[in-house]
Amino acid sequence: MDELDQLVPDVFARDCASRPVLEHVAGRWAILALAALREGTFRFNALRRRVDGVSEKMLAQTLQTLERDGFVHRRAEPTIPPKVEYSLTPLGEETADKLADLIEFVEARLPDVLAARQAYDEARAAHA
Amino acid sequence: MDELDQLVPDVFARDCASRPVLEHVAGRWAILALAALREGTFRFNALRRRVDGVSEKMLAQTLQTLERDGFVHRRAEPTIPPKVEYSLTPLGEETADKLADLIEFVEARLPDVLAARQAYDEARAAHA
DNA sequence: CAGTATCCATTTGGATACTG
DNA sequence: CAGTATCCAAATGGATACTG
Repeated sequence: MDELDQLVPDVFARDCASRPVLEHVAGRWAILALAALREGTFRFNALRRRVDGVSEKMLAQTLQTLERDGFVHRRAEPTIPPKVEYSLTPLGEETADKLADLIEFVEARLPDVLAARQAYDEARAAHA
Repeated sequence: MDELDQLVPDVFARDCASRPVLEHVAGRWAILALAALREGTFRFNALRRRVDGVSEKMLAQTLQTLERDGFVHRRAEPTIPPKVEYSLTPLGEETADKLADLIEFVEARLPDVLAARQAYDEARAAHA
């Protein structure tokens, strides 16, 4: 085992337990939900408005998975109407920081990506 | 607009162009492929063995998308049998570093996640 | 070797209706 | 308000077979 293997020991193994967790936090809606929750505590519908485009179903599902894995804290007041608040756990905060870092980076480099795409598409169109 | 909004300006908007890019690099197989390519240049089947569990179809699809977006460089030698080598572009390296950071973190905290799951499941089983 | 093509199972996602 | 339940369409993903 060389030094690089030691950095990321076994995600590359099919049955590594961390793979599903990675998919949970890096999922399409999970990334955005976690990043949004860095801004503070959100109620369900407020978060749904913040994460534009997510359906009730997917947000509920995403939040449940993140809660179960310990990234998100859910606090429900047994009132009528119900009031449920979502926030990051300490683990979730650390994770969300890394995701926000990734998001920032991708946004900053978006022009590069768009340029690469155009070059790729034009090269393909040329010898087609 | 407050300071937090400025950190991640508009990924939260449904039609933000960076969302698809984020999904491309954070996809189930893209994360692993990019992390694997930090170790060096890989031929298609070598990479497929490294990213255990990925199908030919998904690896090909993932690599094409990453190449088009400018994260991966593809170098094909027109020999028989064909020899194709994949490596990270500078943009891909920066991205892969951030992803590897996330992977390491998730692996390190895996015990916490498993503990959280158990607590969550037991709490639900209790009042069921 | 490096893919592409095809078929099929699973998952995802949206719309709608309903409940405490 | 904060969900759950249901139904359905569409996208995703995997196994296999085939090609230059």
